[in-house]
Amino acid sequence: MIDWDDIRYFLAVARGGSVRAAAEGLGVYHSTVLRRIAQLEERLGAQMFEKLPSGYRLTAAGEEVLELANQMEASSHQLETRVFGRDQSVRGLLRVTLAPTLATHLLMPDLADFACLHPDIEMEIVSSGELANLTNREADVAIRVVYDRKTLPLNLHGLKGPELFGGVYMSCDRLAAWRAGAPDPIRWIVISIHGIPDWASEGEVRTTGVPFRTTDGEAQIVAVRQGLGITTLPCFVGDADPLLVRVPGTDLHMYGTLWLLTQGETRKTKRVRLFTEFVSRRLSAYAPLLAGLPISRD
Amino acid sequence: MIDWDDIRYFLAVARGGSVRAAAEGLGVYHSTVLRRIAQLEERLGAQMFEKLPSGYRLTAAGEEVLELANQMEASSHQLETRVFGRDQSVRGLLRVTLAPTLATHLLMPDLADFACLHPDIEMEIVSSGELANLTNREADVAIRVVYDRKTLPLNLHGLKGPELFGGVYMSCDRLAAWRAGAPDPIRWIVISIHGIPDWASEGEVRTTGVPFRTTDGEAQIVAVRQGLGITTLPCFVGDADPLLVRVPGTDLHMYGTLWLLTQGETRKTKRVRLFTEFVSRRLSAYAPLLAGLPISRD
DNA sequence: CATCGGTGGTGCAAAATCGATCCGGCTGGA
DNA sequence: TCCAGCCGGATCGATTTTGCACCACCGATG
Repeated sequence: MIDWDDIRYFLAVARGGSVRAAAEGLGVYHSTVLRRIAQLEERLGAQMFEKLPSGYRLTAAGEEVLELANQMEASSHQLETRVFGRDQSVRGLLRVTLAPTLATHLLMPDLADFACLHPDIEMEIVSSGELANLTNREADVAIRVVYDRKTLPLNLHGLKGPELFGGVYMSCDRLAAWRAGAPDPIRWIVISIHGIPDWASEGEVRTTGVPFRTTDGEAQIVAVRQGLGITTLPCFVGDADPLLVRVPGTDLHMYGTLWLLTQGETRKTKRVRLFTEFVSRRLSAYAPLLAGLPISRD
Repeated sequence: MIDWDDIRYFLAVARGGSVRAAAEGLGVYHSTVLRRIAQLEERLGAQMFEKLPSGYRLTAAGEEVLELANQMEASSHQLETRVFGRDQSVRGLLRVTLAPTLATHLLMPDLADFACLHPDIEMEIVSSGELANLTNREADVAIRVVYDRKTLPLNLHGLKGPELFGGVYMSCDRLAAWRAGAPDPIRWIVISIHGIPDWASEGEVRTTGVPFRTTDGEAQIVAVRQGLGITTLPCFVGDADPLLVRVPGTDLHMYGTLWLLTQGETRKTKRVRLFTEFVSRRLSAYAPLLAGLPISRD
């Protein structure tokens, strides 16, 4: 196998016309160039240059090689400029993964703002049900609700956000009807895989024993809006929904803490830094809402 | 300026998935690869790989580099091919790739003859299990069994050879014993990855349901010689082996067609032309044997 | 004819690279 | 649970490559 770096020396000699001129351009001694060219010719089994007293001149074989050598140089230059360019340029793809509830009920306006602010950043929101794997580079940034800090992957870098509380909610109309003595049963609305959280009490209202199960968080919200019963929701969903109220006599409970997670490599890029700083600021502003503190509605 | 040769190391790691695998392929120690990659990353000012416990994985930057690195490799291969293609002297290297079975059981004497005839040609037989890549200049000439003409690479030049038939064989002794009524079971001997070809019947003999599996063609031949059972073999192997006979009642089946493949640039060289013409003649002479026609033995 | 600025080529010591190990961590199968 | 087989990383002589000085040669020039 030839040494690819010898091609660089070959190009320098072909252009400089002499070993010494090439050496000067390459910043090495001419003897080095001499040896590298000799090595290249030996490995290729052909003379690239005629060794004239006036300098090195390309042979016919050398002319043919020159063409491919130029190609290699072009690729090399392109490689360098691309790597160098990507580091500091804002332009490029940024993939963010977060829970669907966070996206639809809280952060989508902020993501939109960020996209407006940086039109060169191509954004991709990976908001499927499952956790995207940052290590596999399925996403560059993850916004996660972490229940136990110890469950954070060690290889990821975390930026802690505000804490997230949840409560028990029901429809305003249903609550009014219940107070008026409506006989219809009030049911627990739960997401199938979760069940009724142990911290959630029924407060003043009483539910029937048969829960109403949904598979999807969105369906759960629609169901509770319809007055089907009571359910647990993050405060930023329940409090922000004008059709819902907290069930009297129930308490808040901490869901977990929001974390902004990034991966070692990608963390250093400008795009990721811009995004994490932006979202971090917005999350701080949301802290009272997330904590379930009273919010003024207009 | 980056060392172009480091790109070769980069490619090896990107393909091998680990520093050690790359080192193996490059024929150097893994510490060398480690240093070259570190040097490349330092000079480019960007991480090309994520250093995971399970190996090296390309970063986003690395993915972009990979594309250009492949371009450089293509240029390099083309360069080597072109230089080789200009070489009209008989003296020099000639690399031939062919299936191990073809080499050991059929063509080795012919290759030896050719080497004797042209002592100036340094020959290298690349007869590993896997197909050598002519475009990568791993070999100059390939002798292949082609099952479907459409699978021939378009960029290669093909010279069609005789057709190749196979049959079902067993040991003479075992057949005699079976005729004498020996109770020992006769088994199918198959190469693990292939299984029993659908065209192969058991003829007059009956086999037990449990096949005997080998991973290697040579082991398969030894097994059938030992009288372990019956197996499918190319006729040039089975008919030429005095210890083996075709299983009565079985038919021949076409394996494929032999092709002499050469690459565009190298086809013009004297060495390659001499070799292809020589082998082509020898193969024609073998046509009856390859087709499974009766051959006189002496 | 001597000189000067250019060329390629060579020998030797310094410097950089590589080979060869050893080590600790991770993983998957026994 | 342990252990074999991977992996990357660190280290230290040995080897290769490079820097550097020096040489012979050629042609132009005064």
